[in-house]
Amino acid sequence: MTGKVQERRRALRENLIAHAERRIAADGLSSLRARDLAQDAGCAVGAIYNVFGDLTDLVLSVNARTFDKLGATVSEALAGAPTDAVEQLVVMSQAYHRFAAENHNLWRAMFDVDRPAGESAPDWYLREMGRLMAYIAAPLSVIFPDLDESDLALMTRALFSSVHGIVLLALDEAASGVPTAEIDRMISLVLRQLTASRQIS
Amino acid sequence: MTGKVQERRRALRENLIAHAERRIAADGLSSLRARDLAQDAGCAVGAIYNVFGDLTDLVLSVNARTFDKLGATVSEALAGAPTDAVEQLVVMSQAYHRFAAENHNLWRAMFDVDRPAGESAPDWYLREMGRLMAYIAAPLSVIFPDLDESDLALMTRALFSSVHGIVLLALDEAASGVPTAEIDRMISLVLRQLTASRQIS
DNA sequence: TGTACATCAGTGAACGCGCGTTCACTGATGTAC
DNA sequence: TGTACATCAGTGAACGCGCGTTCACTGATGTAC
Repeated sequence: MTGKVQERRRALRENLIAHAERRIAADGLSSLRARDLAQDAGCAVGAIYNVFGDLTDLVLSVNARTFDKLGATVSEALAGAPTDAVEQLVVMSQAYHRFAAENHNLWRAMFDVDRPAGESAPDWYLREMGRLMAYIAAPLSVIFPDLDESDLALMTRALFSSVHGIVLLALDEAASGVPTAEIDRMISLVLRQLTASRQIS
Repeated sequence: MTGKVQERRRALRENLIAHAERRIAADGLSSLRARDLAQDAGCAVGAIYNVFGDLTDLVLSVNARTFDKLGATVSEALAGAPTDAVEQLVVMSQAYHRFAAENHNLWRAMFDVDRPAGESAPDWYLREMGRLMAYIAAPLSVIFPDLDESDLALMTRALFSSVHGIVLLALDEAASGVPTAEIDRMISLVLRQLTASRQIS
């Protein structure tokens, strides 16, 4: 019956991730401290290092979870969207916006962990990113049925990047009061123009 | 003849900014150290604090200069561009891309200084940003002569954000080998679609 | 021009502290018989 | 089931170090007369 220990280990892991998530959400990634976290989770600092290699490992676990939630949010939005392909893109993008706004610090943490120079993104990141891209590529291939695979990928990335850029800059200046509705208008504007079928060269 | 001291002060300031710029360009903002900088500039650590309030002050000066150079680069590109408005937008955006790629660390530093929470961006930032926006708004108002001021501003921001997003994500993954030409194609694609005159609602 | 004094740029060793990580110890859980 | 022993999760004080910033001191520059 070796299960009792393993179960506790699993529970501690879960507990630490949950509390780290709460702290990051509240105060931002750069305010996360090992000691605070241990206190929150009701364990010793050392215990963290029994379960994670280091703090970065833990943060990566939080990020994986965040990315997963993001995927779920977008997917749900898509499920409730009309069948019109352009409309689907708009709805998904606004879901992305909403998620980023409601989980600002967690969302930023995904991009703010500095992976050691030259190292490429972790596996789960690439996988989850692929999932997100697939959500976008699907309606796009309906709108532009003649695009070959590589052009579709290009268009998909371009579209995602654009929406990401709009959300990023707008939220950065959220203090200076860019209203949410304005952002959604920008997103909608850009998407409708981008998908107005024309020459894709 | 109080000039000799003031002149030295000015020279030290200039010197520190120049060396900080070099260090940031080479190793990134997060690797900037007061001691290294003093050694580079051939002065004592303490001297830095005679001329700047703290290190962040110094970094902000570097950023101001970077932003200025960026503005100059875009402006030059515009000067050498054809008279076609769409073409001007493409040329400027690709100049933005080129600048970001060639000055990656300096470019990132502009967004990575964490201003104290709740504090809005400094004056020079807003001014320089306005300049950049004006460069974009001009051709846009030619392409869409019927837009009112607020819609033009919205369109301008949306367009800038999109280009920024494309450049940002592409350079982030530069390690994983997104070719430069590909990025320029994305930019051109997005801009041509965005400016294909249609309903701007 | 020369001398005495005041100022303040410039110095760099030392302060201070934040914080990730370790490690010798303990006690609960699991195993062998 | 019971007892002796082994393992290893869990502890938290202590380590170690990086690094921004200070501050008592010095010497060059500037001023007054």
